[in-house]
Amino acid sequence: MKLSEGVEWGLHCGVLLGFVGPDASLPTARLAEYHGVPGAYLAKHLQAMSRAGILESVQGPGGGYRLARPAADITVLEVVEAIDGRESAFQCAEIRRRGPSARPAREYRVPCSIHSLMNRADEAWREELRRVSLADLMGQVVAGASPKGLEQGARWMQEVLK
Amino acid sequence: MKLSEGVEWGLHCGVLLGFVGPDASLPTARLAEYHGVPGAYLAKHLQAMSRAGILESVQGPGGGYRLARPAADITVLEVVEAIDGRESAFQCAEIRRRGPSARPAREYRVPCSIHSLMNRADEAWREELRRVSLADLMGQVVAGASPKGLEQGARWMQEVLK
DNA sequence: GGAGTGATACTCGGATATCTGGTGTCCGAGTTTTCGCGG
DNA sequence: CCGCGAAAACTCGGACACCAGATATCCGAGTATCACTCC
Repeated sequence: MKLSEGVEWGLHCGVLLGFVGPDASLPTARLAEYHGVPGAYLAKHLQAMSRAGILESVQGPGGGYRLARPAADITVLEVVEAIDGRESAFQCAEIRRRGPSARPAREYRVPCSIHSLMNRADEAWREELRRVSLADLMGQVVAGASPKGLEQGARWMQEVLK
Repeated sequence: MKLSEGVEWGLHCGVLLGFVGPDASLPTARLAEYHGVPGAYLAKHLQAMSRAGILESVQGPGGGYRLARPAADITVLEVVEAIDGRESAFQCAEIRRRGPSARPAREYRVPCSIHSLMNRADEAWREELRRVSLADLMGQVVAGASPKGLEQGARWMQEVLK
């Protein structure tokens, strides 16, 4: 079970776009350059986030992506689900209904206990991600990054948005 | 992010072996037959569980697998980790250190906030699976299955162990 | 009848193919900007 | 100098290759069983 690498990219992009603010936008190429990742592939994930209503796209020169809503209203879970999909990690194949001890379908009224447990665990995972917004992450970045790093990032952004 | 199908198989096999008890064992072919899954592939996962110290293998005719410990002492998490691996679903690539705003390594003293959050979520997921043992699952099966289904399963087991 | 011995059948264990989904890339559709021209 | 228009450049969006890991399978190593033979 491995989470798509694009999830990390999407989250970082979301945080960066949060710093950019609602009145400007960054194109895929800049976002990729800033994070040191292949732009052509990053585009795929940004499109997914756009379809999910997390990002807004602006066409033409000077365009790019920006957050569709305030960063405080976007949860990490939304980003993860937009990129990695909304379905649970565990897909119950109902193998209890197969083999020599199989019974007619109507006798399986209680859901598979393994399935239930897995769903519970999955929900716990999602709940943790739901608790945190992009704004929260932005705050942690500001609090945790070195002053020089923040200044360097601000300088880069100023240069790009110019 | 999709969990290996083998996890479901391994858990069901663990539960079934719990019912078999510590004095008998079931070979791969019987376990596969009971669950209606390809035996050659199931073998791979049973081997993994054996390596992890969850199952014990008995060679030769009449041999097979049995639980290495009481079912109450085996958590679902153990089985999942034995088959799917022990590492977190999220692998932080530290992309914050790349690109134009990168800083010397010593300036990154605080762990990446995204990484921390993902680890927290992962731990919540694992904690749910740690809470439940194979014995718990066995109890739920007994409580939830239809009487006819239980009898049919018992009959099959009696036939196989004969 | 009982013990020893060899063959046999059955089991696990790891090494080997195949295939789906993630990874990576590309080009076309659409829009904004910009430059040139005319008034 | 100002307005208009066409061209150009830049952007997103979806369609197209490639590759690693999961899926699926096989055969060899090892052992308990069983039958046969001999005492």
